[in-house]
Amino acid sequence: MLVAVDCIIFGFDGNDIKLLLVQRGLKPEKGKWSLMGGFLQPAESLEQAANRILKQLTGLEGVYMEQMRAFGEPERDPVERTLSIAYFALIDIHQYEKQLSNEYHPEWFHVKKMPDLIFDHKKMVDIAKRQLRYKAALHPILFELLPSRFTIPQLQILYEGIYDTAFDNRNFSRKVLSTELLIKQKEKDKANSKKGAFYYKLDKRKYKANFQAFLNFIPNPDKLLL
Amino acid sequence: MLVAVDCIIFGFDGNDIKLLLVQRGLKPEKGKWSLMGGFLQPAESLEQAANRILKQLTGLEGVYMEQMRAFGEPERDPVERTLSIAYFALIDIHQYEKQLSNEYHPEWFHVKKMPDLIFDHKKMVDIAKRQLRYKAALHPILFELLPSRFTIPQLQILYEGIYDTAFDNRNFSRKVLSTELLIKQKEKDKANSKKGAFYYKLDKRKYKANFQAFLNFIPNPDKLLL
DNA sequence: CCAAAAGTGTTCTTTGTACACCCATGC
DNA sequence: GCATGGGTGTACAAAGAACACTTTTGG
Repeated sequence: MLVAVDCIIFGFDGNDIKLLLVQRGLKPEKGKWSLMGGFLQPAESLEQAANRILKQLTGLEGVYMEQMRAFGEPERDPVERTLSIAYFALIDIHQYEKQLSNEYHPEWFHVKKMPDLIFDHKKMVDIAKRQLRYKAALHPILFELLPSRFTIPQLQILYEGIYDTAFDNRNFSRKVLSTELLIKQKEKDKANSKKGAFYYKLDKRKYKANFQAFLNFIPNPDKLLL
Repeated sequence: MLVAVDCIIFGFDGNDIKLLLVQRGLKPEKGKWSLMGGFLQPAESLEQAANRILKQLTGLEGVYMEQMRAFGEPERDPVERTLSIAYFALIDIHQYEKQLSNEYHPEWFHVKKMPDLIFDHKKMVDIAKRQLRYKAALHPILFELLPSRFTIPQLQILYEGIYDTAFDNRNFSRKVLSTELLIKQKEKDKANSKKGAFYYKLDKRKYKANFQAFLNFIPNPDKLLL
C-alpha cells in the first residue's frame, strides 16, 4: 500500500482567501489541477514529509501546518491503492511571492473559484475549509495568514472572508484588542483610508501562551455550518 | 509500508471513565497491554476497518466513532515501518457487558490508572483524552457514553469526570435542559437519592440537528488544558 | 423529624450587540 | 469642507455564576 501526503495550502492576499494548486505531472490525469503532494519516504515522519513537500513547492519553512486526517477509500486513486494523509498549511502570501516560480508552476485559486481537482482532492479541500473555520473560531490561527505587521481592518476582511459574513467593525476591533494579543505600532497604513489605520504586531509570547484560549471569537458560532 | 488502524475505546460505568485494552498476541511485547488494532485490508476503507476491529472486540455495531489522526513516526513500531490511523469510539459500557468475554480477553482500565502500553499507544491515548475534552466542550457527544435512559446527576458525574472538576449541580441541570435536547420521562431513578432524579432520554432528532451547535457547554473553557 | 440529594428562584456580573457619534485626512 | 473609512462611548440584552432556599423521601 502506498502512503502519500497532500498539502492544502491557504493564503490571503489582502482581499481573498486562496489555495495553492499544481498541475499534476504524472498519468493518469496529467495536467489536471491537484493539491501538492508526494509519497512518504522510508525514513521520514509524516510531519517531515509534509514540510518537505511544502518547501519543495513554496521554498518556505517554519510555516503553520497541522495534520487534518487520513483519506483511505480503496478506490480513491484508480491506479493503485494509496492512503493519503492530508495536512493544511497557512502561509503569508507575500512571503511566498518573494520566492515565486519553480518547476511545479503552482497557481493561487480563489477558494470559491476552484478548478476541478483530481481524485478526492475536492473533498479534502472542502474538509479543510470547514476545519479552518472551526479552528479559527476557537484559536487565533488566522494571524498566520497575515504579514507580521497588519491593521485591524485587514484582519476583519480576513475573518469576513473565512466566515463569508460581515462583522460590525466597531465591535470587531474592540473584541480583537480585548484579547491583548496585539501590540500597537506607531505607524498607520494610509493606503486604504484617508484617516489611516494603525498597524499592529502579534505579541508572540502571549500568542503561544493563549493559543488554546481564544474561544468565542466569532459571534453566534452556533449559526455557522461547521 | 504497513497500515494499521487502532481504536481508543472509551466507556463510562456510572462513576469512572474507562478505556478498553487488550493483551497483545504477537511478538514483540507479547502479553503487554495495547489498544485494539488491526491491519487495513486491501478492499476496505479506514472507517470499515475501524468498525470491523471494534466489532471483533466488543461485538457492537453502530457505535459512535471518529478518526483522530495518523501516527507515522518511522520508529514507532520497532519491527516494521507501520503507519497507524487512530480512531476513538464511545460506547455504552452496559451494552458492551451484555456481550462480554471473547478471544481477546479485553479489560477496562480507569483512564487515570492505565498500565504501560506498547509502542506509542500511550501518546495516542493522551491525544484521545484531549480530543474528547475538546469535542465534548463543543458538541453533545458524551450522551454516547450513557444508556438510552439517564438522569441529569448521572450526566453531571460524567462531565465532571471528563473535565476533572466539579460543576454547580443547579446551574448544570438548567444549562443541560436549556439545550432542549432532553425529553423528560415519567419515572425517577431512586437508587442514588431519596428524592430520586427524573430519567431523561435524548431527543434523537434534535440531537442530530444540533450536533454542531452545542458550543459553550463547559464553563470557563479557556481555563482548560486542551 | 432529620439527612441528603434534586431542583427552583433570584441576584449580580460579565459578555455580546447595536448604533450614535466623533476623529483624521485627502481631495 | 466634505466624503470616507477608523475608532470610541454608551445603552440595552443575553448568558454565566453564585448561592439561598424549597422539595421529596428513606430511614
